[in-house]
Parts: sequence; structure tokens; C-alpha cells
Amino acid sequence: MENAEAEPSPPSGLLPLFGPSVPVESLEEKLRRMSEESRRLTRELDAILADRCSYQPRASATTASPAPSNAAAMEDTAGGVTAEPRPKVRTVRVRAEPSDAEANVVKDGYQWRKYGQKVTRDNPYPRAYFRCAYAPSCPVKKKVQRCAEDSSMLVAQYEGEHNHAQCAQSEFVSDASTSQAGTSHSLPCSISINSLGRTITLGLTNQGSGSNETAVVGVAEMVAAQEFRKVLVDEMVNFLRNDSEFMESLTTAVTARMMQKNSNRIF
DNA sequence: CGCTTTTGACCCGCGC
DNA sequence: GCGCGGGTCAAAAGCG
Repeated sequence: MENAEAEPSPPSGLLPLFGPSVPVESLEEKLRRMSEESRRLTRELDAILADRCSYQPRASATTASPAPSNAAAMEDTAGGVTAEPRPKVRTVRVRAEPSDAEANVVKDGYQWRKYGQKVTRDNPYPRAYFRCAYAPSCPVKKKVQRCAEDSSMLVAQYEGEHNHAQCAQSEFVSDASTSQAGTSHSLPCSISINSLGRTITLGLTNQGSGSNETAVVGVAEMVAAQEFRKVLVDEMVNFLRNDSEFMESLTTAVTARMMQKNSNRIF
């Protein structure tokens, strides 16, 4: 997240928002910078999505589950522009969060209902079976299993396509709201909002864990960009809305602005 | 009390 | 046909 512009960037946060006293001009400036930041994030997201679309999965990648059907269905013909429908089975590797150390939780924004668990032969970690819990008629299934070589990685296999819209966005997890186990709604990325440090961190699961690993398929594979942007905006709005300091400053600024306009009109 | 998770049993496909 | 392994079912337990 490097700043493309020449403005001084705060060391730890994306948004250098608040100061002890906030004049109107400063708030306007900050709002303007937030807008720019938002546009910049959008561009970067587009770039990430573009990378994803042109991503070529390594056919020879070693994986814990070298099932030929998976290899065939691993990913779409990414490099080409063929109009083939997406494969029914998609494999997603996600780095498990520490809080999910024991749970097979892969965050993807949908609600899942666990219906089975099995220990498989080639992996000491149990495989969990999930069905989409949002719509009873939704045929999508998900299998989640911890990677045998790297227990911090979760391997999720998605089968089928959702026949409904994504769950309510309030269901998305951010560190600032809820992250309890038991509910399986989640994203393969983390939107971490730290109200103390005043930082908003967007963490995409986009890293490979080594040359001998299959590629990590990130959020872009599963969550459409527009959906993701909406979530991001919602998170930011909720965060700002809950920040009493910001709301107070905003109210002050708006009031001052209105007073100023009124006085200009009168005089 | 209803919903979710757990877990052992059962089913089915595949290879030998 | 048999055994093995993966996937699913469903009753019981847990939880809010």
C-alpha cells in the first residue's frame, strides 16, 4: 500500500484522519483525501482482479490432494478468452487466521451449514463438509481441510454455483464487529478496522507459501469485485459512523459550513 | 425450544 | 465380489 502521490503518508494507517482540533478546511481536505484513497483502492482492486483473471495455475503444482478431477477443474482457462463456463469445482487456499486455529473456517461471505466431518487418508486433519445455509435450494457445497504440509493454510473446495445473491453484507466479518466461531460466514480476506490505531487494513489472501505449493486463490476468485467494493464501503461507513469523534467533527464542520453560508447570504 | 454442530453409521463408487 | 475411502445422513448433544 504505498502512496503513489507525494503527500506524506502516516506510518501505520491508511487514512490520516483525525487530529486534536479539526478545522473545517482540514476536514474537507481529509474528506477529499479519503475520496482519493477510495479511488486508489478501487484501482488497486481492479489491478488485483486483472492479475487474478490472467493467473495461470501451475498444472504440475504439488498439492495435498492431487485428485485429477480437481486438477482438471482447478481453475478456468484463465489465460485464454474462451467462453467456457466456470468449472464446477474450485479449489481455494486460504491462510487461516489465528482465531480460527481450530476451526475450519474459510471466509467467503456466504453462510454455511456444516453437515459432516471426515478424516481422510492423505491428511491428518479432518475435512469438514458444508452446505450453503442461506438458501435451502442452493446446490453449492464446500469442503474445507487444513493443509497437511502447512497447518496454517486451509484448502477449501467449492462445488457448484450459488443460485442466489450473497448474504446480507452485515454478515461479513470484520475484526471490529464479530468473528466468533460457530457461524461460518466469512471472507477469504480480512478487513481489519482498528479504532485505536485508526487504521483500516485490507488484507487480501494473495500470497503463495512457497514454490512447492499450489497457488493461493484469493478473494477475487470468489467474490465479485462490485460485491467486495460494497462491503468495503459498508465497512468504512460503519466504522466512521461508530466513531463518535468523527461524527462530532463532521457535525461541527457541517454546522459551521451552514452557518457560514447563511451569514454570507445575510450580509 | 429451535437451530446448529457433532459424530457414528450407512451408502456408493472405484480399484483390484 | 470384496475392501477401501470419500461423501452423506440423521440422531444426539450443545447452545443461545
